[in-house]
Amino acid sequence: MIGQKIRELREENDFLLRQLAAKLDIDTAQLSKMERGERLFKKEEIIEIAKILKANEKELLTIWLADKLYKTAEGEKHILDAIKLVEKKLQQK
Amino acid sequence: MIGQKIRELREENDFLLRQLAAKLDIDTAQLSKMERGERLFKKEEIIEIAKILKANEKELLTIWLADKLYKTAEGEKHILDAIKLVEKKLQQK
DNA sequence: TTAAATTAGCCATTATTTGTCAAGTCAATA
DNA sequence: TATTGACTTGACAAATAATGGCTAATTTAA
Repeated sequence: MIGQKIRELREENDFLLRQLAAKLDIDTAQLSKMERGERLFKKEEIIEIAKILKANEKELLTIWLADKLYKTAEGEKHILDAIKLVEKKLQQK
Repeated sequence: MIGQKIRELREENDFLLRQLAAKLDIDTAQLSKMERGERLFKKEEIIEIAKILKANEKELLTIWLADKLYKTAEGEKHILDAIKLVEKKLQQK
């Protein structure tokens, strides 16, 4: 999901995989996997990508975090109940 | 949080750490850490504990999952926005 | 105090994630 | 149809994180 979003942004900005990979100083194959969701982006990479592709950092980080949460919950039962508990706990702080 | 809950249940049922640990076939020190949140419970252990302590399995699993989600999100920005995205994605399925 | 219960700290083992490279597919085009 | 460029795939080693098991220390309750 975040990968798909980044791929779209990259293509809108006419960057090749290897060009963006170079800017991020990572392997092209790695970025390919990241964009297709096979591997995770680091938070720092998302922030860097937002700068490079002139995108909204907050939006990207939000999608990135949503991905991680989704991956954690995926396949479990009672996900919505658990989310409610998390929201409750967040309010306490 | 799930650890705290399990500790309460264990004490209500007058089980010692070593007794519950024995039933779960894990080390006492390990269970101690789990109850204090230093280490994670496995899902199977939660299910087993629900049986042993005659507790509501759904409730325990929900708290257990909420813990994992909270841990994933902890310290990040835009958590609530990310949660909304997760809920949206869950609806799509 | 002292004995039982719990916690802390290590270290070895295992699992998961990451980085790197070489080979592969596919589409455009010479 | 051979070549080229962009991207993907798979394999594997390196790095990181999680787990298990043990012993010593600390806390608690009698």
